[in-house]
Amino acid sequence: MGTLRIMEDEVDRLIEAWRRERPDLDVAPMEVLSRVSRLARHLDRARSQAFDTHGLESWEFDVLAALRRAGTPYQLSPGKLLKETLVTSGTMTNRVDRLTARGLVERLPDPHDRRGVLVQLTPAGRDKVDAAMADLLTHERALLGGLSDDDQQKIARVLRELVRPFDLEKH
Amino acid sequence: MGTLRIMEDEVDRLIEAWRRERPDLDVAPMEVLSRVSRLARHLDRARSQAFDTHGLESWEFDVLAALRRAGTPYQLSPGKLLKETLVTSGTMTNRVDRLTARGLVERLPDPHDRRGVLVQLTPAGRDKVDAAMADLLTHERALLGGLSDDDQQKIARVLRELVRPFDLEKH
DNA sequence: CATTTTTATCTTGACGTCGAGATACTCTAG
DNA sequence: CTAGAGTATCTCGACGTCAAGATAAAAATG
Repeated sequence: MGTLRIMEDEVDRLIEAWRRERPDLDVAPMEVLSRVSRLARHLDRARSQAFDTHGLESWEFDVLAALRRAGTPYQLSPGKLLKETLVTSGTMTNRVDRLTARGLVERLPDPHDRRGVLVQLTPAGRDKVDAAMADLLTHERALLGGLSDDDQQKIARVLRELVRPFDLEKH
Repeated sequence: MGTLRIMEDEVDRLIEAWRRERPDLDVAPMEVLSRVSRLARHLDRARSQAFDTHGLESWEFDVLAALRRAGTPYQLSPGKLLKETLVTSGTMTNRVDRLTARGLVERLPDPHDRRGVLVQLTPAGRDKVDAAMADLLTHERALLGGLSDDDQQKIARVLRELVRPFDLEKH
């Protein structure tokens, strides 16, 4: 019986180089974490491509999706939005400005707090984000195509364990 | 016997919201891919923190590490460097400028091609990247702490399968 | 009530990246 | 040998983000 040939990827190349140069280090963590980082980068690009079809940028989708998830009437304050999307307030002001210019959201005064503003999805914005989301999921399903349902569940469980410490530590 | 309680993370929250708002969509891919993206973002921040100790920025480490991996005499052309670090040429020029100003690399003329330049690690640059790499791995090991070796190998194998299509598609 | 602290959003300037174009040199074909 | 194509690097203007600070309103304190 022959050895099972496992195909290499870029991270294998990376790790091999480090092992050669620094045999004193235990580079095992890279097997998991470097792959997570690289996969995420690839996913970002794939996402951008999927959104191109809809004339949307990734950052636009992020904002619209947060509003869409909030449910009717699809309103969220800028403060809530920046917590959801993990950007700073200056960035969010800029994003809402541009989305408003494109007619995908609008700014309303918060009736309960005169400092506040509510950002609301327009019907056009809702249509766009709904179409983009469906498309995104189709693409993502394709990327996972090779994986059995069982593998997907296993990896999801492990990833949840890895992410949780980060989700807990904040605020 | 009671139900095994699986703790929730932010992605569970996200998925739940989408299921509520769009029960027509199959959002299963998010279980894996959203977690990969979020984990990667957290890892970036953890990396930055680990490098802070050494007075290094993440982008600086990326360049120095590529040179370090190349082995003696720690030289790489800007072209090779930008393939390794996945940035554009304008960005690499800027990065090399700043690393040169910090005394961590130097620019040498390529003896075989007068258009070319070789970027070389200085001794100070090598010391910095070696220390930072050791530290980074220590931190990463801690992040993986909870995972059994078996789980680590399993997830690494699955991640490799997910990344490989991307690694292949680019010539 | 008046004062202070906190909260919510926007403004601004600095910075890093991108990407198109410029420049200089090398390689290939005839 | 020369013209044209290809390659390596740098230049530069546009853009998005960040982070500190400004402004305004609300909440807490006495």
